Amino acid sequence: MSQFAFLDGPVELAAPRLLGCLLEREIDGQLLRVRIVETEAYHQSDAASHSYKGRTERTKVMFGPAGFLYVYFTYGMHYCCNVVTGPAGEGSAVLIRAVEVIEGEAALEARRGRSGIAATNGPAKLCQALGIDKALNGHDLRRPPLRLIEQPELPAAEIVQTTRVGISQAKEVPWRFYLRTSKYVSRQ
DNA sequence: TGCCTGATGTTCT
DNA sequence: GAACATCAGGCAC
Repeated sequence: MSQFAFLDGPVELAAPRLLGCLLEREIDGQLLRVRIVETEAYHQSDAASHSYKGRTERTKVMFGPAGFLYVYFTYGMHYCCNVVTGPAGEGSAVLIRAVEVIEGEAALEARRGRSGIAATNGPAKLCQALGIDKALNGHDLRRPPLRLIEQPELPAAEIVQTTRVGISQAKEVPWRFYLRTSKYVSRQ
């Protein structure tokens, strides 16, 4: 059982539930606080998921208990981060695609070298902005320097559900979720 | 505004 | 050896 009960359920329910939740990152003596505004669900039964081909050294974190961070490296230069969901033994996780800044904007933009929306409106961008790399793979999100903070569930009318982005398999699976009101949504 | 491409490393076949 | 859950810069329109 994780501290985050909503993460223990099916990943396609956990993904929209993560919208609006906060991430608190301590780095270089700075506190950064951001709000999750776009997510995608991935599951081992899903051809687009890293866990689809079973547990490997790389994906073992996805098969662990909920409430941990799965960080992977892609395209030779980018990190992306996921929140592991579901019971241990099941390979499911939610990709964080976009966040909006609540606190620490200046520090965050300095890390990115960009300002405004472009600082955090993509999965690899927000990892760079928050200083997330493979050192945080398997990190427990209950503990510093990166904590997930649950927020009250948002009304369904706030949430848009659609198909995922940037994948070549199982494109038809509608497991992408974002906030209707956010400007940070990376792409249609 | 919108397509095309280069950068670059880890993983799996 | 190819694929890859990406991004940013460049060039054409």
